Order: sequence, then C-alpha cells, then structure tokens
Amino acid sequence: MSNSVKKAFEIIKFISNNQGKLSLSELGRQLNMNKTTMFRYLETLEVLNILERRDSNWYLGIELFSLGHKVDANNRIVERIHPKLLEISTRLNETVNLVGMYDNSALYLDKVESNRALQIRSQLGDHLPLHCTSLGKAILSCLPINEVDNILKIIELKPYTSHTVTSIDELKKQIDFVKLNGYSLEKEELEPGLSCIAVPLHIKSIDFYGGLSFSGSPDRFTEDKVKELSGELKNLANNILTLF
Amino acid sequence: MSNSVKKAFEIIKFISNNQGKLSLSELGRQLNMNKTTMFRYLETLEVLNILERRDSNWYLGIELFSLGHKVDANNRIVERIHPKLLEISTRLNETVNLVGMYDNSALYLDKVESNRALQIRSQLGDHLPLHCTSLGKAILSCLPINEVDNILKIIELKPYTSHTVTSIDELKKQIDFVKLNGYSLEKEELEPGLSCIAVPLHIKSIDFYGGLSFSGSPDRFTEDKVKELSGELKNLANNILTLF
DNA sequence: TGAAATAATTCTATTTTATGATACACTGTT
DNA sequence: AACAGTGTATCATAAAATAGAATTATTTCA
Repeated sequence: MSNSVKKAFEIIKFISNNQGKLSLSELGRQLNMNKTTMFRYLETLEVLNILERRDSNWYLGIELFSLGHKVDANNRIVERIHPKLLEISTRLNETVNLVGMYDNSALYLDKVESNRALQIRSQLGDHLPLHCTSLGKAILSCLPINEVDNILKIIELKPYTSHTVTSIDELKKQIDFVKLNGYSLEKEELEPGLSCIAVPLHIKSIDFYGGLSFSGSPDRFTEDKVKELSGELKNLANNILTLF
Repeated sequence: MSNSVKKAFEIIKFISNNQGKLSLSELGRQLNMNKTTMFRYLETLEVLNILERRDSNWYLGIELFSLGHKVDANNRIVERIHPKLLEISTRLNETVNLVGMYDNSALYLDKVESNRALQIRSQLGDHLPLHCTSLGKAILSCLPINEVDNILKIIELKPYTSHTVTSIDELKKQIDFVKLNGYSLEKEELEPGLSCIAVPLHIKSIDFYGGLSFSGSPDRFTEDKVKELSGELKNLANNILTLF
C-alpha cells in the first residue's frame, strides 16, 4: 500500500467535507500531520488542480470535477438509464432519481429535475441512508434476505427527523410493505419538507441493486397521486430492465 | 513535490481516458512504470475506491464520482446559477449549458436538458475547444484583448468537422461579430448534427469568464429562432449577474 | 486436456523519497 | 513593538518506494 497516496486522499476527502474552511496549518492540526508534510501534499495537489486554494482556504479542484464526471461504474448504468429518466421527468413534470447500493448506503447516481424541484440538501455522489429513504427501503426489499439481516445489524438507525424510523422491527414491516406493494413511500424521514416515492431496480445480469424515485413536497403525494406515480415508476423499472 | 502522489494521478488520468481497456501490465508498459510499482499504486487506489477493476481492466471508481460532485470551484457558481438554468430550460423546452474558462478551453460546468436533447458526445467536466464552439467564441469576446491574442497564439485551431474555423483571421471576425451582436452562433463546427447559440457571461466581481448556450439540431436554429433565443440568453445572463 | 504464454502477485536488497524538527518570513492585530 | 496567525525553506534522518527476480495464477490455443 502506498502510504503517500493514501494520505493524499485522506486530505482530499477531509477537505471535501470542509471546503473553504481550513488553512494549511489547520489541516495539519486536524489530521495530525506535520505542517511541512501537509505543505508538500497541498502543494502537489494544487499543481495538479486536484485542490484549489483561495484566501488560505482549501477547496476541491477542477480536475476532480472532470474526473468525477467520467466515472460510470457498473457497466455504464447511468448513461444507459438517463434518457429514460429524462423522458419520464418531462412527461410528468416530476423530479426523478436513481440510486445504486454501495457501502451499505444508497449512492445517489443520477437525477432529472422538474421545474418544481425543491432545493434539497442531497447531491449526486452522496450516500443516502438506507433506513430513512424510500430508495433505501426499495433497495432493501430486493436484496437477498440474509444480506438484509447483515445490513440491519451493521447500520445505525440514526434519526434525521422526528419521522425517521429507528426500530428494526418497524423497518422490517416497511420492507415487507414494499415487497407486497412494489413501491415505497417516505415522508420527511430524512429532511423536513421532503418526501419520496420509490421502486426497487434490480438488474440481475450485472448484479446491480438500486432504486428509482420521485421526490417532492409531502403534501403533493396524495393517495391518488401515490397510486399514479408508483405505477409510473414500476413501468419505468420494467422498461429499464429491457435494456440490460 | 510528492512524487508518488503525482504518479498516482498520472495513472488515474490515463485510466480516465482509457477506461476498461487496460490491464495492470499494459498500464505499466504504456506509462513506463515497473510492473510491481504499478501493482502497488493500483492496489492502493482500488482499496480507496478511487479505481475499480473488472475482469482485469481498470475503471475510475465510485469515490471519484462522489468527490467530483462536491466540487464547485469559483464561489459556488454552478450551485447559484443552476436554478436559473432549470427555469429557462423548462419554460422554453431547450437544453441549456454553462461553461467557464479554464486552461485555454471552455470547461463544461452545468447543463439542463430538454426532452428533445440530442445524444451528444460532450459531458460535464469536458474541456471544449474555444475556436469551434459558440461558447468558446462567447468567452473570447469578453476576455481582455491582449489575453485573446495570447490564447490565439497558443491554441491549435484543430478542425473537428468540415465546418470548423481554422483561420485566425476568420475567428477574429467571428469574435467581433459576438462583440457587436452580443451572441454567438455555431453550426456543426465541433460535431456534425450539433449546433449552439451562446452569450458571454462575465462576472467581474469573481473574475469569472464563461458563457451560456442553447444547443440543438442545426435546422432548428432558423433566423427567427436565433433572434428569440439570443434574446432569452441575454436576459438570462443579466439575470444571473444580479446574483453576484 | 495439457503445454505455453501471459498476467498478477510476493519477496527482498537498494535507492530514493518522504518526513518533521528547526528556522525564517510575511500578515494582520492589539 | 510584541504577538499570533499564516506559509515556506533547509536538512539530517527515518521510512517508503523501487525494480529485479522468483512465484503463483490465469488465459490461450494446439
């Protein structure tokens, strides 16, 4: 294992969560690295445009932006699915989201926004928790049962809002609901004012476990609307499966 | 300068341009690195999820995806502008693009697609050439004159299609057109079947030089349409300037 | 199927590089 | 003018990266 490379990414990752807040010295302190060492890492990463400094504060650099947009792991999944998302989003004027299962969380892979899109905190590349998102529950509903049990042992059922499910039993009931009805509904469990309706997307040939969802303001998801949108999502999922 | 960090990114960058094509040994050969050395870099980067291996071929990894989407250099430009792009795109049903000047090229920063979006080759993070894109010409039109001269000396006027401008004099005439009319029109100079109409976006307070454009099939951009869309883009640019 | 070729990985001595203590310079503050 | 905060340079030492050779795994094709 290359030590320096590992450390460089430790620094990058740390900065990614504290952009614009930390100086060289401060980074050295917080990451327990000698100031000189930190200096040389930052210097190198700055030359490579991986990091950027403004007013003695550090930010992720433009080269990471370019590299990040060239990633499409798992058999060009995003690239292939995107046109379908675009179609359904414009047709229904809904914001549609795609996630894939990574690291016991739902990695936010793609979205197409409607013009009534809320300003939400999550962005592509974020790891969304499995227990308090409709997408997470959709994923859990299509995973092998023993894997679900493993995951439920590992993950922390952190309460994000007062609506967040924090009991394993309740979560299991909700997963059963998804299995039975084919869709998952979540209201303000992650963010106040945000609701999501999701379906699982399991692409067996490439071992992909993920989900598709519409997101919006909770009051928009009336019973009728839920019926309509869940139907649309199921069709979308089936439609996507024919691509693989 | 940290040698290993530099090499690691050399490998990452090389893989980004050859995803799924190269094995460990092949990478060692092409980058003139010892096989063992290459092994240790790849091993490290794989553990960090910066790179991913499938069937002995290397791809960019999921961690780069996450990092790349957290980049918003230059004072959160993209984040602030995005809602405006979303509004205009849905209202006019046009695909709208945002670029910023980096490294003598137009870095593709953001887009909102319409449902008639063409499948184009460019993706966010790409460096678009200045001489054969409407966005590039828009940028050139708002840069200081001496910087334009410098750039024209440096960049190669590479012909991408039979329509690409390859003479400096002709390019200068086109830049003057943009200065006079406030917009830039390009038809199939970069990609056959693709046309763009753009306006400059110069945010003085943060020293940002960029552009905004609509893109689509060339036959859609009739004279009337050009007048309408250029007007919309100018309004959009003015509108955005009030944010900074 | 089995032999040959190719690729991936481990081991190890040597070279090279990263490290951190110390010193210094710059900026802004009280 | 002393102080507390930055960023940068120098250099001996410690540590890590390197590449050759050997080993193991995988693929190819007769």
